[in-house]
Amino acid sequence: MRRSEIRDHLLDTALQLFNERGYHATGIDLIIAESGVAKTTLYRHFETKEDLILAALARRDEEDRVEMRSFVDQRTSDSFERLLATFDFLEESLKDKKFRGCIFVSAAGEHKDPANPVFRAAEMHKRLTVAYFEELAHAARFADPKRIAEEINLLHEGAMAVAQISRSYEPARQAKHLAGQLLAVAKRMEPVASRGDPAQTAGMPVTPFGA
Amino acid sequence: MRRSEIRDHLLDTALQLFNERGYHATGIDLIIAESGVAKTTLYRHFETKEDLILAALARRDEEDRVEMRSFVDQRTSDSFERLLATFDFLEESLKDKKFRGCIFVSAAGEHKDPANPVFRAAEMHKRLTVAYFEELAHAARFADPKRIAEEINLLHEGAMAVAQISRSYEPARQAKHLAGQLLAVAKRMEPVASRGDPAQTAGMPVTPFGA
DNA sequence: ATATAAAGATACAGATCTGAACCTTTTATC
DNA sequence: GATAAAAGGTTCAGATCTGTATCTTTATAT
Repeated sequence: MRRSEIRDHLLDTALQLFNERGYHATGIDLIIAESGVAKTTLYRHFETKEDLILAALARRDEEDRVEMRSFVDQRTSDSFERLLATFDFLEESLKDKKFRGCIFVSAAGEHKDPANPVFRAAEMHKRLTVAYFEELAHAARFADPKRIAEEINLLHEGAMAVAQISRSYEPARQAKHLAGQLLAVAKRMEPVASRGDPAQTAGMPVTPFGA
Repeated sequence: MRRSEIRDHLLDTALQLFNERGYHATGIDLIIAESGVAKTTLYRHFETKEDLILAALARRDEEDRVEMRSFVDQRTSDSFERLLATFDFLEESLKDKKFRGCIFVSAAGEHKDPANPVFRAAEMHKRLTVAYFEELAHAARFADPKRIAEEINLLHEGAMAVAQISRSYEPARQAKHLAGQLLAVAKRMEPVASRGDPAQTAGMPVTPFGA
């Protein structure tokens, strides 16, 4: 294996094992056996197991949010619809046979001290995820984008928790349905009449004047 | 300590430690140190650590559901309001300084194999909880009580997951607010005009004829 | 091609964990 | 009060876990 690939390969293997078995239940020996890398090598790339966990979470955090953004972006350019499309992304995640619950929630569940770096990594991921929802809610001109973002997030978390135990992807559809109802009645800002406002024109029909 | 109390005391201590530190991170030695019970004694009451976990979860499952029922029952006798009152119970749970996430979700997160007895205990608890919601939704004459129950459950799970990481009880209020909106627009059965129907009379004013 | 850094392989130290063994002391029951 | 059962206290076996040490082999860079 080429040197530059080893770190990535270790993170991949570790993430897979953490997801399948949890953090405490996944020993260093299993990670090196599964990845085919010598123990010496692992410890040259990561000082401690905690460092490995943090690096794995950082990688997954980045991946997850980039993938969600790109999935959502290419599905629709309407901000309102984008909020709903996050649930389609979630559904795809849950459909993965290997889904065993949100790895950040599990990480926080196994490292419960709020001062623990692993807990804080999970916290940060959730913050950034909510920030993305808020960005979408703002673009969709909701009057209280922060609140909308928190509600969307609550539905995401609920769907993941239920899916983890029921082993079904239905919760993502249910959450999307609930989100649709909630967004439909939520207050939105008056559309401003300035031409070329992206928040206004994005996702609007091609023939804007009722044709 | 009186013999008959030891088992209960061990379960209390174990539950507290599992909640504060997780399952793998809580060793037998810590449990006996914290409870002041000899190791021999612990192993006379529980054959293995897994047995102790299962007994602890069984106890908490029973407690939780009984307490939720009694909380809800004494708050209101109207079935519709009872569905919403479950979120007030949830809020009280989250307000507990020691809340560190749903112990059943954590248990499933640390024992991810669906065949694992611990995972199945968590699964069973969630099933029974949803069954209670369905009972309430049925009594409130919702047209699709199963669906309503699953939606309520999803909101509960979402609130717990968010609360675990954000360390706030606000998610319970948000979830209640969302539930209120959803229930308000959900289809309900026509009230049947037969006298003495409990589903109809339960929670009605004491003076039923407009006085 | 040679020097340098990293990877492989393995053994080991030290801690920790579960569960059993062993014996003494307390408690409950007749 | 005697007897039996359970609790206390401690030690230990065996496994496992993290992280280090040591040495050999491979790859890379000049």
